[in-house]
Amino acid sequence: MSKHTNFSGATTHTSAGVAYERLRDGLIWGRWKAGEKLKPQHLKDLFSTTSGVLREALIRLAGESFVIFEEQRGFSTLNPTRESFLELRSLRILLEKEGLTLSIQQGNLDWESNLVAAHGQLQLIERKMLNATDLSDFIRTWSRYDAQFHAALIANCRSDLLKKEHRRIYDLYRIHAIAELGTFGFRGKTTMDEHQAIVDSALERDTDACIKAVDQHVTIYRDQDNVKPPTSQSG
Amino acid sequence: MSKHTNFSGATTHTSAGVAYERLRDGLIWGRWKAGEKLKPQHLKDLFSTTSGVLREALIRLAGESFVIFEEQRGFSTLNPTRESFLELRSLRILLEKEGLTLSIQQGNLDWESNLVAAHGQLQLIERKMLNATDLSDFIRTWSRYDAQFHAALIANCRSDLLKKEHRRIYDLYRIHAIAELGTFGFRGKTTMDEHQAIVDSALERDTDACIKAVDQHVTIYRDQDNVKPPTSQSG
DNA sequence: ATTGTTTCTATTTTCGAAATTTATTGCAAA
DNA sequence: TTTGCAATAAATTTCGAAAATAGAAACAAT
Repeated sequence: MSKHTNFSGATTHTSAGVAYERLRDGLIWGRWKAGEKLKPQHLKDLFSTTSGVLREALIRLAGESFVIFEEQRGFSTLNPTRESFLELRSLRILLEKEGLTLSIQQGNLDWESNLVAAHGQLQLIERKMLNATDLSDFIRTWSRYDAQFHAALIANCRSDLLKKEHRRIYDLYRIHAIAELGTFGFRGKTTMDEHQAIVDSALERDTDACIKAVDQHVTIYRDQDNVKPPTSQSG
Repeated sequence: MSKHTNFSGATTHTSAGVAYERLRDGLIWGRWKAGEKLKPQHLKDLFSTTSGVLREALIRLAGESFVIFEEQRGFSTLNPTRESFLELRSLRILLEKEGLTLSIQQGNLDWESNLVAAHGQLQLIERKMLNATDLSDFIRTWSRYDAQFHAALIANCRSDLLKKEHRRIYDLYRIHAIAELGTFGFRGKTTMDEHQAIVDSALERDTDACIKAVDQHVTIYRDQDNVKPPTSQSG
């Protein structure tokens, strides 16, 4: 059995653990469409195990809100709505602001150093993306670096809990953002400038400016939020 | 098979669902001591099912951070430390403040009405507790009303996600608070006054005052946070 | 006494099939 | 055509036992 490194950094030997990670990855990268049923019986072929271990992996994911589980009727992928998207975005911003504020307060050289490094890596790929005609090859890499950058922002907050929850909400946000906005997040020079502004104010330890920069960066299309109504349904 | 109502409000038929709820309840009420192993093989007798369904219930709980799961070495209860307690407290306050701010902003009569009702119920039992010599009979009831009161505070925030996460963190906080502070939360007249102050400022829609009141209420022993070391034991 | 190896026991993980429940289809009645 | 019911199919839940792994105990060697 091959060893894999899971979300929390530990190594897993079990096939349920492997299935968990592969499922989680697939969910984040939109392998299944919204609201689709996830049947252990079918999935077992894709992952070459039994339906039992698939069920176990799905239950884990349900506990972390990455899949929906309804007793007696199984599992399904999330069904993003405009509401759930906005709720996730708000929560993400709340957690990121808090982590950022604390990180700046602590004011640690290591943190600054890691932040600059993460930003540099992100910037490098973003520069390439500016000149590319087809971005599809960059999506995965950019997304990884973007996640690392935003993790680096709050890395110095001294709360493992906050970091862990932020990471989870960030991933859930991304799933919903892709479904709702129809894009994976990179908006060209605008995005790059926003990242730059965040780093600059962070290094200056200007908490207010940095918070504002993060807020603006995540809350794009702000004007339309209250204009474009949610695709109205439901009684 | 008896029907039970689970955490999210839905009804469950499955024995795994029942086990999940009973385990969750037991964990919140300190049925097992900190760091204790939770072995499906033993637990199955207590809940009169098989180890398989116990395992399933435990996996769900692990996903929600109510138990610790390490692959190949099973499940165990949480191991509260002073750090984890403080982290949970901070996160609880962050979420509660946010929910409260939004609730006040929305300014809804129904919300005020429900809040007053929840506070009234809490006050009723607290009055009785003031005159009681033995509080042990009141713990469960008070805890339920306190949870409902704090849920009522943020009930008008319009974010199901925020409410759900707050509830989860609140419960986790309580587990750690009991372990760390050695008490279940009621501090006599002080607590009652704090609750009153929270309601009063909420009804006056004085967001700042209300936030401050919540902060003070939850962050008790603030001065000692950096002074009083954790009851040092453990190797 | 300490270290390292082997043996044994307890626990966890995995599997497959039976039991239960839900969903679908086909058919008859209004 | 629609509605209600029965039969069928599909999926979920539960069970029990086999396989794999970890932890403890006993033992030997330095």
